[in-house]
Amino acid sequence: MEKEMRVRFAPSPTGPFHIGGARSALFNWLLARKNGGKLILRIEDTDRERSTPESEENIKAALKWLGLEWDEGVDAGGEHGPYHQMERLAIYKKYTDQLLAEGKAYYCYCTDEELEAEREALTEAGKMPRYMGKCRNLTPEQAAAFQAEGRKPTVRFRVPAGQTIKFTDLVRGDVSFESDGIGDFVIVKSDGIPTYNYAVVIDDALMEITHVIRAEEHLSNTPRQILLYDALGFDRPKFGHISLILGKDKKKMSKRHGATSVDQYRQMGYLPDGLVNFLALLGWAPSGEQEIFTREELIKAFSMKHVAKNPAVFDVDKLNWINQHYMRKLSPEEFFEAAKPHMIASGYMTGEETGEQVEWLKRVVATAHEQVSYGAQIPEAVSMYFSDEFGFETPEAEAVLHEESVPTVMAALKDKLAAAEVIDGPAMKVIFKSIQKENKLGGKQVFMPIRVALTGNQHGPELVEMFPLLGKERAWQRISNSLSKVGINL
RNA sequence: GGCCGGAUGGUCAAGCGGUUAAGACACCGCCCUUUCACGGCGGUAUCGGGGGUUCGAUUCCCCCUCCGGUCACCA
Repeated sequence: MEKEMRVRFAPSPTGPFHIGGARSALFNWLLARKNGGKLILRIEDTDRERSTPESEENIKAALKWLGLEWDEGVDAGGEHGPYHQMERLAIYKKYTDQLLAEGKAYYCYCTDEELEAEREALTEAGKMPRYMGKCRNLTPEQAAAFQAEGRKPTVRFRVPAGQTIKFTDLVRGDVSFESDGIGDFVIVKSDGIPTYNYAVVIDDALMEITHVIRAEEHLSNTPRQILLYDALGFDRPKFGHISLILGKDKKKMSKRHGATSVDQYRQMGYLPDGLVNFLALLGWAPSGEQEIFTREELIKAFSMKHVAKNPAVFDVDKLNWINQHYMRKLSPEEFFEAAKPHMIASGYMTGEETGEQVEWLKRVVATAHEQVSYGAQIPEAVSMYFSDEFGFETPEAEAVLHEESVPTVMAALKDKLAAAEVIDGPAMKVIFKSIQKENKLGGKQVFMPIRVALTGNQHGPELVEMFPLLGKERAWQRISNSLSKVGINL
């Protein structure tokens, strides 16, 4: 019988939750869901300098927001806990004692200065810096002497010489490393806390992780970890290293490239489904031509076989396109809720409005529904309702008002507006139509100048919607102002 | 620099020895809607270079180039 698949996501809470981390989490989640396995969330907080509780909360909140729920681990419990590495110190200690007793690890009393000097010497000699094994064979007397000096030792793993470490990576295929290229590395720091490479092995083994799916930057850590699995007598899991996410300049995505954390995308008003859909398509491709996937479809189609080896550039345009799909799927109520924080942030709303004000705001916001890719674009899309000061967006837009038929159209519009009793959608339609008929003009000759005069732009929401929302007087005032800029006074 | 990965249009990518080298985003046209957008249709554009292997290489092998990762008492 096949063993139950167990995958994990093991972030360190040392900063904002990166979009790359989200993708790793997503792939693990997808794999687990696809195979009826379990996703374990473990917090790797052994870096006491940088780990913060806020960061851990941020990661968990982001995971929940994205809808990537975990089955076991921090906050969810389980039989393999605790799930914070700092709570597992006693466990690591046990294995360290074992390795020490077996001679597979040893105490190293070198100081930072000594190590630094060794590195420099090697570099100057044209060799690559790595630990040469100074404390490998210390006599008990030497150790005692260092001890007496008050030196706090680290524990180093004795890397076996002349071994070739081979493994089959789920995405990269066969990979091999020579153990001789690896210096004896530290597994326990002088403060007694295990290093990443050490803790991760013990945790993954004890938590019975079957598939380790993580970012490519860990590929070269894998041989060290495999050595540890073997030395500890653990079975090796399967490894899969997914490529990195790059910025536009093909460099690893970082702050320079704009928003890199999940939280920033949430704040900009991207939808979880949109982000998930986009991230899934980054470095993974289904066999068909489908681009928009529900979570169920994603799970059904997902396979590690189709995960790409090459790194992928984060393309905001495509994210926008995908997110727009999900924005459109929102109901008017949902869309209004999504718009609120952005409307408030831009000062167009206080959030305290009631009655008619809210109704008006809802209608205003609704005009942006089909146009925006993400929430933060909404205020700009509706800015015309909040300010009557505007210029011509482009020279092309201004040129529209220099067309021959413009004065005729505008004069007719002025009369009809003045004569109209109610200004609503249907009424505006009638007005536009009659202007066309009476002057024998095409739709474009009527709509375009009015749009430009009203908004300064050639693009925008439905024209018949704007008049009722703005009101007759205000609308005409705006048009009149624009016209006077091009020398037409009505 | 050593080691390890990677290389198909501007971007995401399919391809797995013989194809007119899919599809999507972006871009450009046209159509639809009596405007814009949406939608529909169409177009521009890709196998980094050099050697092999083969009847035949985008696909397999080698070299070069370029890109990335990693060489911490960070994860």
